[in-house]
Amino acid sequence: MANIHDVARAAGVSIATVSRHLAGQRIRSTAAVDRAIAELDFRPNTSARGLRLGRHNTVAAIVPDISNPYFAQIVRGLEETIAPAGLRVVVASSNEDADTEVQLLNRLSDAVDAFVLVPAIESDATKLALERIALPTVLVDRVLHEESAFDVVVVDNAAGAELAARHLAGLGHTLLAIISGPQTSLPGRIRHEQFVAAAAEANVEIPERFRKIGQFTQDFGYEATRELLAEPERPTAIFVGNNLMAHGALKALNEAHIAVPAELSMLSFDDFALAELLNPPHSVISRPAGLEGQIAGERILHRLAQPDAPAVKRILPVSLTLRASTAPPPRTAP
Amino acid sequence: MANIHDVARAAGVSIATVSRHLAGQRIRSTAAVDRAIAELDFRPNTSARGLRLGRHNTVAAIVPDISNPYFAQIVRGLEETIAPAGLRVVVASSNEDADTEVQLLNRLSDAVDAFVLVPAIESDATKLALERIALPTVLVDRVLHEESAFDVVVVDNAAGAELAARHLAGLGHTLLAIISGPQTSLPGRIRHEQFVAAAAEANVEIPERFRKIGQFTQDFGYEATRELLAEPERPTAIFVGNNLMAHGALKALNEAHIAVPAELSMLSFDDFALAELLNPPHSVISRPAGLEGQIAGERILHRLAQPDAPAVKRILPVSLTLRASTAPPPRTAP
DNA sequence: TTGTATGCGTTATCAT
DNA sequence: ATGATAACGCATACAA
Repeated sequence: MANIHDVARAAGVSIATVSRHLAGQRIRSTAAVDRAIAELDFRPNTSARGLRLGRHNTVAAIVPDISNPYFAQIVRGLEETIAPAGLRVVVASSNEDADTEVQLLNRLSDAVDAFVLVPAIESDATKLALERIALPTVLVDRVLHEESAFDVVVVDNAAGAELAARHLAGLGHTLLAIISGPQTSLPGRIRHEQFVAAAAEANVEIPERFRKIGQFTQDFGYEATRELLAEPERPTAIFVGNNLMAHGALKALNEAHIAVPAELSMLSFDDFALAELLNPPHSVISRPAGLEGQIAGERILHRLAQPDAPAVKRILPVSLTLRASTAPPPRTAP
Repeated sequence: MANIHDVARAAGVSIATVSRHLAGQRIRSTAAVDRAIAELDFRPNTSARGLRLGRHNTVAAIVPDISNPYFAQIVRGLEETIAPAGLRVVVASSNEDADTEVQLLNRLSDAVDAFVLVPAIESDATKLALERIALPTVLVDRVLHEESAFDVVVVDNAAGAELAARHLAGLGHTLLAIISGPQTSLPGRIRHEQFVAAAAEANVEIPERFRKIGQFTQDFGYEATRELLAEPERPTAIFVGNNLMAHGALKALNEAHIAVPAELSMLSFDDFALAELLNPPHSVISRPAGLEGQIAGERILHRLAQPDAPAVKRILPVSLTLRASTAPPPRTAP
């Protein structure tokens, strides 16, 4: 690849002049330099510029699972808002693993200007790595510690879980089950706790055997649902903590030929593409994934311009999208 | 951040010794250097190393749409196979736009060692950019030109489309419709052409008004299906060219209260998460997305080790996953 | 085995 | 407005 010396030689000027032109300063020989740049197909070397400047015009987005469309939408929202500012985003996946996450953070730390991180779990190692690295960072969807020194963009998980519990209890269900993600992650924990609490407030106690806690995966959703269905006394409604687990739950319900919502109601967190096309259409707590990414992008932009602005926490609203997967419980016990 | 000089000073050696230790050479003062590295939390600067070495231990994956789970799976497969070799992958999305794609290629070209590219369309600009850049590149899922100088990993689109056409024709359908992606992309074109050709071979001619060509998006799938349903004489079976368009088609069918497969059969390319949970379960041509990524990774590894190995083209098999969205056509015309 | 010195390509400082 | 040059952090050729 041609370098700045080649361009300078071709244009008959010094490298300083070329560099100034690149930086937008007025120079005498604009035409000649432009021609040389075009002819030689010169593009400034990223590594050299990064080394010299310490800036890279890049933000890294680290998500727990790149194949979860929900995270993909966050990334798209981020991309949309920072691209106009000349920043590119590179995405990397921690695969829900804290060690991988820390490695990624470390390896990328001197190649990017900021991080948008969806943490795998609330890991102290991650928190420490981030503090050492000391780049502008916004935590999205999950956090690292209840009170955080980082910018945070989350949704109102508590409100969502309460909405779900009240809806189900309001329908008359007294045998509620819940399938939750890791309690070491904010959405996993808050959704679980608040659903249980809101149910209790509506006078329905959720027995231990109806509380399933595991991973945010389709597999866990499937297994947990099967266990629930194997109970001598089945729940009449299930609340599921995210989209992937809901896929698994749906599969288990389908295999067991459970009539939804006639025999059993189901409600889950996170909307998904085909929810309205299922039979019956699936009710969900939906949240604005793209918007989460956009706001994260705005925070990054703001913090890049103003490095020691105080940390900000944004809580985005969720809503209950009622379709047809919930109904009052069946009249008679099996 | 601490640099190599700091470490050298702390350990009482020269920077060369530290550098050698980093490179795995034996040095006398291993313990002291290791301690200094740990205490100072030293990590070699990526930009400096990249500038000096011209290598970055990074491969860039550029996909048309990061929120399409199909591409996410390709990325995961890639990640799996190259991570053990110490390579990281950064993902970027071209949003199905050739200009964005070229920009991404250029901007990343001096920060990565190789590209895994799923091209947006068959763009000469992209082809030229890639040739100029001259990094190891493997094209996945789509190509840039029929005969390529790049490594290529694709699936057998022709076989898939023929499978689909023969299945539908074999059921007795004579009014077939097809919804296809851009003819400027390999999967869009091959699936379209081969489906039409295989149908013709089975003596069913697909009229012009039953051939819808557009984008690989849910929106286009939806619109095209609505147009099809608005025809005075409707098709009795529809073949849809990818997962996103299938989502749209499903939505249109659902809204119009079309009974599938009683009134109309549907078959589409690409399996998707909830296909088996729809009513009826949806039949698809499925392809090994993760495997595509893995093989791409192997090619990258191979080519990094052996830069001028001849270009290789891998064609992966597809299969017909029959569920319940197809059936013989209804007896009587509407 | 170790240290010194050079260069990778760029930006910025300092003269001019 | 322009040019020569130092410096960013690292790896290595060369000398010891």
